[in-house]
Amino acid sequence: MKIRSSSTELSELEGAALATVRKHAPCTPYKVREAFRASPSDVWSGSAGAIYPLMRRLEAEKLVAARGERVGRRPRRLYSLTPKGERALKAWLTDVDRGASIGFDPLRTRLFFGEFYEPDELADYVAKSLEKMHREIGSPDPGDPHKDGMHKIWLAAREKAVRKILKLLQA
Amino acid sequence: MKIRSSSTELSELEGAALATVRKHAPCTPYKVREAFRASPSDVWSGSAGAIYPLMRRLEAEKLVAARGERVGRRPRRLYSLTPKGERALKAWLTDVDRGASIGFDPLRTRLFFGEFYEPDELADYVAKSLEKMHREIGSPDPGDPHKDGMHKIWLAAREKAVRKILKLLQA
DNA sequence: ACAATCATGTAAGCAGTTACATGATTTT
DNA sequence: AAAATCATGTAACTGCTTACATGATTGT
Repeated sequence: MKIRSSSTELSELEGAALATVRKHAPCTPYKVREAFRASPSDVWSGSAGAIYPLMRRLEAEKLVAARGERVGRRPRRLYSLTPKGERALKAWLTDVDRGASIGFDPLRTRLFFGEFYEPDELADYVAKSLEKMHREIGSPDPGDPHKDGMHKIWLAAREKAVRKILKLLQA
Repeated sequence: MKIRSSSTELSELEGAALATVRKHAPCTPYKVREAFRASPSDVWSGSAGAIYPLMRRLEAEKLVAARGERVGRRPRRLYSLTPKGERALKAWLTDVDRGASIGFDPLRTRLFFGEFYEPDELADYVAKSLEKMHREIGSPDPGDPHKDGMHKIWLAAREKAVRKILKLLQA
């Protein structure tokens, strides 16, 4: 996946992490991880090996600043955005090139290869995928209801598009 | 981005490459690259450094077999799927876990951080992103009309969802 | 002849992945 | 006191990125 448009811009992961820090500031790396793990998208694992080095990188670039604490003998870093970080976040949030890009959807990708399914197999696959998607929405995150609403709008639109494409392929 | 569900399954890139080889068999690595470059998604660059090693990997795993040729002094590999490759492709095409996953969309991601935009800034950003998206559709690939239709269905649904979410945020 | 494009690759770098290690806190 | 979870990290690996190098073909 193409991650940077240029060496000075934030990657998608960096921007999302920065926005998360801002939302919860002062914010520990662990909280950033939790936010990624709670996200419905499984594009990023939110693994420790991704997040802790990432936060150090953002710190090294002075986009975030840490107030250090200790819990027992363990260090702990409470991050907030610097003014430079605020500017970088704003640029990321208003990056039209990224906003215009179509992104990535595994089911859509497979529909583009619809010719390789046997008769009815594609319809069956789509039905099963959408069923599973519905089961997963079924367990609503008790978090932000706004987020939940956005998620539902997105998935409903996705389902509609997938069904339309399926029809087109069957015609 | 999470790429493999398990070590024995094909990554998204591998599956798409395999499907592309099957579509154009016997197929050179260059043709696979072209297919990725022509794709509306910019998630993968289709760079030589990605594709040539990838094809070698698929060959080493006996998912594709190469008929070697030479053009002048240069070697050339014409790939086709092996029976094992056909089975792996079928498994990839019918992977319900992947089909159910929400994927990735940069604009959607940003909408989840809608609170960080100033009044009207978000609406402006969305408008500009959609405009750019339309300009890019404006130059239609003279290729597969089916593909073009699917692409348009997808983008129309995406636009509708984005506008709905924007409305929700403004309410 | 020269430039552009078609075509095949390699090298260095980097940001993810999984898996592991360890300390602190809470629950049972 | 033991187990589960919260929390912070590191190590080895992998597969992508950009940039470069080079050969063959086509167009002017």
